Amino acid sequence: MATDSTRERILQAAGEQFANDGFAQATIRAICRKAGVNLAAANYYFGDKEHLYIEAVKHARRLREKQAPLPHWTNTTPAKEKLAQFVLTLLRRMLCEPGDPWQTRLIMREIMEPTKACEEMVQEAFQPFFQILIDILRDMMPEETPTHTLHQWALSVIGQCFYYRANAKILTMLIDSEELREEFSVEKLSEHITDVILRGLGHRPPLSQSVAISSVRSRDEPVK
Amino acid sequence: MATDSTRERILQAAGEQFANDGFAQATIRAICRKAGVNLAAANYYFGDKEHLYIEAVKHARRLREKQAPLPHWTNTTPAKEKLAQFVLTLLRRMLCEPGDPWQTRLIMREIMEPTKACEEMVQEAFQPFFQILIDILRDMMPEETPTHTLHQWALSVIGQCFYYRANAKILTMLIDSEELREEFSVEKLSEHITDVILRGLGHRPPLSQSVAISSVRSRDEPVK
DNA sequence: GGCCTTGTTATACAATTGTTTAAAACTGGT
DNA sequence: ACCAGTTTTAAACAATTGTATAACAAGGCC
Repeated sequence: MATDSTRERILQAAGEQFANDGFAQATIRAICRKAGVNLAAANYYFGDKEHLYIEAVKHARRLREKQAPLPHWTNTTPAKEKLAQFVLTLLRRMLCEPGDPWQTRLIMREIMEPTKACEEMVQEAFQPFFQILIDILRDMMPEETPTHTLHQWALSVIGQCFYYRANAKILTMLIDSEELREEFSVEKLSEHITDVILRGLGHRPPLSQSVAISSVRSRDEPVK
Repeated sequence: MATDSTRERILQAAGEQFANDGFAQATIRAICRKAGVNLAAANYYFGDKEHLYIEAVKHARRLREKQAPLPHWTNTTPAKEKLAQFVLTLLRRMLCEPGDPWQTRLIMREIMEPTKACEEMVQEAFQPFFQILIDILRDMMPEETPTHTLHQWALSVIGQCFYYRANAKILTMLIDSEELREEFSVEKLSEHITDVILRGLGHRPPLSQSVAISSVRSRDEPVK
């Protein structure tokens, strides 16, 4: 690392500790021990625990966006393709196999129980990201679709992605571990979620029929 | 209350405190103060903090199931109706307006970060509940549908419901509060989520067509 | 060298935590 | 009324917490 300063090391260690233990249970002592700096260094650079936490969250979000960016689209990119890539990116950011980077865990905590650190995250990341999805869906739905319907479908997309992350531990209790490994990879999940939405919007033949006639018509063939 | 014993009061107060503050941040002192009992009473009845927490979680789950039970179905109840009622019940248990009962908040914590208290919850509640949904979906999908596809669609149902609960606070930052109040009630959400799944499975006409039809038909629809 | 800013260290402090203890109060059966 | 068992109480304990302080080290500039 180019910047191996004390401040950077604290920020990194704080992120990991806060992600693992939460704000209250993570101790400044543990953070400084992990960072290999003196106990007083955290307060010296960040004032108090809360400011350190807020900076750690900001740091986490910036890192995560760089790690899983949205692809670049042109004017001719079809909406169906954009949707599929959006879902894939969102799942990558949340599930991000292999491993379980602390950035995502920290952001998840912030979503479930927003603190002061959340506002910046929503404004800078969630809001624009949500808007991109809405724009994609608008292209796939009738002109006169009311705003709240657009919102509901957008949340149906995000909700499905979110669930696999939030309930990851519960899933291992509900579904066979081998099936999880085989059929619940980021790619397979992305395919399924995109499928649910596209079929629901009428851009793919609905499941019960498509299975019957799948040998005749390609599943990617547009309906209109 | 019939049973206003010290033990019951502690259990109730502990549930509320653990739901609000989490296991670590909830203090036995605060719990006992809220219950109006002596500090030592909690340890006297439950041994230590962890056992008290586990009992509180069990208590919460039992209460919640009684408050929002699944309706009784006969052999002739159509699958579409069962699905709609399943979604409505799940949303009721999670969102449970008005108010925000501590039971749900406590269970949500346990889902996100399972502890020892979680195992009993999965075995006794989640597993059977999940199975009911799978049985409903099986009736609506082709015979040869593989198990993992069934599971994925079931999780798409649960995932959408879950999201509105887990991200409730974020939603207030993303969507206008008036729209939230008008269009995101338990009933409206239930209708939307059922809609997504039914259309996806081909049991309703896909959105882009049905909207076009309904807009034409609504013009000369008589006022009731 | 002398001096100032910046960074680092060891230590102390007050507050809060879960848990224990032993005494007090209470209860029901005789 | 008396006593055994149960419940309640106040007080204390040891451990851990965030934060503050003051001494110390390092380096740049005159």
